[in-house]
Amino acid sequence: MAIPKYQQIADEIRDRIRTGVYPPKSLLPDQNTLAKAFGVSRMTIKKALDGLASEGLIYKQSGLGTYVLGDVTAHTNDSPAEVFEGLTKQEGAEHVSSQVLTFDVSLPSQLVRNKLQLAPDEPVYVIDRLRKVDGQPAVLEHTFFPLKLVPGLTHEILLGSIYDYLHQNLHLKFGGALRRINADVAGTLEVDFLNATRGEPVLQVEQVIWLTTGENIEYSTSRNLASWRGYTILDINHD
Amino acid sequence: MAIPKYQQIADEIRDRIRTGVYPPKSLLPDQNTLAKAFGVSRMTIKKALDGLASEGLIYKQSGLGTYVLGDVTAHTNDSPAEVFEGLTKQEGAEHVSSQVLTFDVSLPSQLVRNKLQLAPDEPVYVIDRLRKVDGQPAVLEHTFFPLKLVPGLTHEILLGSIYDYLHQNLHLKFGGALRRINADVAGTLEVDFLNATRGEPVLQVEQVIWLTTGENIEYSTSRNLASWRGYTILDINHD
DNA sequence: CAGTGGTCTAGACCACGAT
DNA sequence: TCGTGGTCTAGACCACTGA
Repeated sequence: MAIPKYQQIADEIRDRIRTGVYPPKSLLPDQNTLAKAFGVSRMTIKKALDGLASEGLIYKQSGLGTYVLGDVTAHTNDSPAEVFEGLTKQEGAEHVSSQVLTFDVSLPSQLVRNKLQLAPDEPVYVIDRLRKVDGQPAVLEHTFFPLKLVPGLTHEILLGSIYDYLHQNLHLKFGGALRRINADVAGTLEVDFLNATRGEPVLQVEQVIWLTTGENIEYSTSRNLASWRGYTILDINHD
Repeated sequence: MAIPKYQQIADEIRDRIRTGVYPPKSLLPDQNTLAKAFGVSRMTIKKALDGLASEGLIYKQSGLGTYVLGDVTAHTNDSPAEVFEGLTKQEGAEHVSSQVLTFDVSLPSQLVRNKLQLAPDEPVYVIDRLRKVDGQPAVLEHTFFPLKLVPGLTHEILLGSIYDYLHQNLHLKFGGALRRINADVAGTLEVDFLNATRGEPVLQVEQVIWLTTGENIEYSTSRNLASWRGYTILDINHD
């Protein structure tokens, strides 16, 4: 039982919605019927439907039934970006390359100490990278990692995906992130490295990422030209 | 049984974490122990813990136990904005007022028809509002509603919270939203109405909102000065 | 009223991590 | 091996909806 039943059932129903067996705006069979049809208990059906509801694919209402809403991408023609992981996973490793502008170790400023919840004597890596997509300059990243959580970082690793290194080599798992998005105008750095014209709008994302242990592992600020890329968020109402 | 048990238990445990009975980095009692302590089945305990995990307050790992992570706001000193509802709910009704710049009905453009999934002959409201917080110009909103879904909109309603009208008077429930955030620079409108200086950075949020029925009810673009407010997102990793 | 989904139980077996 | 959380069952009662 590698894949749990509720997951298999969710996959099957998702597929039936996608292929039109359960068309949008229709009612799904009730949970008891589905339970018998899949040869499974009703709790298992409910768990499968809960998952689909949290994806925004269906909507359940007690006393009424379960509506099919259809794919979220039906609402617009954009598709939402799942952006928990980094640029490498979004664009595909073969499209992304990095140029390392700074790679230093130093004691954290008051701001960085605060963001990473560090003691004054705990050193941090300070990294500036220019990320390129298909050879085109795309994003400027300014990142801090606590040395104690990310030992053995090398120039080599910075050329690829740092997140892959954190996950695969250090076996660290991300617990969550808090992001703040804002607008700014291009300064010297963006003119020099992103081929911006001065005063052009720039989208800035500032984030703190923590591990499943609750320790903060990254504080970073990344900037890209607004004309190149925005930030898309899918928000499902769970009442 | 107005409030379900799993919710009451989640509230109680959240409180114990907050008050230090279960301090951060400690292990929670195991689910069987909690089940006996609360006089409840283990499934109910698990559902309570699932909720806390999705808030990022705890982290469960099979074979190990359940860690306390502590409040998310411990990760930074900002607090995340829960922004499903509008400005009125975020800032409090007594702080928000609106000035109506445009209030028209027209046939939708290709773009608007696409975003709202409308037929060419279905009219839409076109609304421009200047939202003020404590009397200060804060946000410029450009909004489209399909007439068929929002009958009887009046100038009066636009002065307050449209969302309150949709929920309380029309009994409509939001199913979800897709937002796209981007940066721009201030143009004539922002100079005139937001007291911006030309070329100042502006944060723009474009969104499509749909109902629990799957019908799209709003397409809007809102702009505010980047110096006034950013956009904050909390993202919990669910593997 | 009958039918829906929401909650809850008291068990059971499983996969995983540590010892 | 033992204890953990994850899954799953076969029932039960409830609140809500519509006819």
